[in-house]
Amino acid sequence: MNLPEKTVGRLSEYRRTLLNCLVEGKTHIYSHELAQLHNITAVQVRRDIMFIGYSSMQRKGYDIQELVNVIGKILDSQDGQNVAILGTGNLGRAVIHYFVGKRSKLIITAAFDVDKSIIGTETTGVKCYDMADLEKVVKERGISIAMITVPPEQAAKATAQAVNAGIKGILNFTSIPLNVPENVYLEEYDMITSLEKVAYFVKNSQKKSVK
Amino acid sequence: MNLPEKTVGRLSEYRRTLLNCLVEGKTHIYSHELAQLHNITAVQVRRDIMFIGYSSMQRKGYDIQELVNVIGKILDSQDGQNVAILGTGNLGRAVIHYFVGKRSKLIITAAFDVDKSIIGTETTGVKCYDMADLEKVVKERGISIAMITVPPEQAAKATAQAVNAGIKGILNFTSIPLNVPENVYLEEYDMITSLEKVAYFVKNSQKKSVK
DNA sequence: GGGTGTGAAGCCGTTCACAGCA
DNA sequence: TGCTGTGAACGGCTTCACACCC
Repeated sequence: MNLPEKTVGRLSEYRRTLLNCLVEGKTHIYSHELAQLHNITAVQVRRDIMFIGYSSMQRKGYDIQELVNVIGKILDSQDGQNVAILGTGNLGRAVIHYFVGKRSKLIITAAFDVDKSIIGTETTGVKCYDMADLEKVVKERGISIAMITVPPEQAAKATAQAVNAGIKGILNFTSIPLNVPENVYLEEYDMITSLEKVAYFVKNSQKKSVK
Repeated sequence: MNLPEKTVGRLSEYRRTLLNCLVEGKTHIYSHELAQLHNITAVQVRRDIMFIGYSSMQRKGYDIQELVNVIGKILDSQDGQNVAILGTGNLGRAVIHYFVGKRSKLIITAAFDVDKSIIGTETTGVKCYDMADLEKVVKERGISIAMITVPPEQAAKATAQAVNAGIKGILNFTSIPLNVPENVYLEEYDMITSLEKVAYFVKNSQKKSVK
């Protein structure tokens, strides 16, 4: 029961849109409506929903609340998942700010740094610990996911420490390729690469807007 | 002569690695070495290099300097490309900081915001303008790319303004799906989606580390 | 032998085309 | 008739397998 990677990404996006629809008082939505909101095809939406095994009983479209529940059952862990920020510089702090208020099953539980002047401070309620205590805090707090926001030259070391501490998923904000064991899921999140892609396709005055 | 999207992304990554290799005094590199540094296969590297029409004349592997030059010729614009930041909050400022010192053909030329208390300030040398002046500044400075770092509720409007001002490529940091015309290239850069993907695959204790 | 370049096969994700249901 | 669910076709990207070259 492992979904295609792309589908997982879209489910996350659908959910946010659906929650907005609920707020606006909508109760049902057609596949082509949801598709239009995401600039994709209706077939794509139906295919994704097929994957998660949900189906609309009435022909009034999908029941938004139920669909949100089903997606939640798939994406979320029962009791939430704890996330650590490795690197509490500008980027790390911006990430923490970004998450503030976003009610979610993903909880930023702790930040880490090697800079003694930062250790012990709090950023909107998230405390910064010493990287040396990573393993201890990760175990105590049950943290399974890390975001790597350290400077490039520290990325490899921080990652090794994270893996060592028992982290099972990594979101890599740095532009450094990381090495992780098979059983750790690694997702790249590299601004430079993304921006250079945009620049390339702009330069070549690409005709498609690719999602 | 339009390369596959994935290849473009990897070329950007290869180049950074290759530049590091140069610094370390290396002059040649085998496909399997470059592959290992990126956790991909040697065939993949060779295929990408095939696409860009470069080939190693000697059997000592690829000439790193030449390869960097060829990649540059493909990815970079002759005179650089100017980039605007729309939204000068925590995220926008962190992005600006992140780019400081990264010598590159991509130059953050201007920041924009609607908040009068931010307009006129500078973040590490990048001046913040009034969103109302977007079109004027974009034209004056020859800006072709925008990063959307505004709060979600302003994303749609800011994007419309950007498109209107003549922006040809957008990197969307918000979690809101954007609508752009066919001739504007749009790349999503959504932290929440990426993190939820990691969370999903961690939860399902996925065995693969996918790059 | 140890590397590269590449046709062909395979895989994954998307789209087509259409049957089925209210 | 209008929408959903889905087998089958398609297309893009990756990998296999192998010819070729120093």
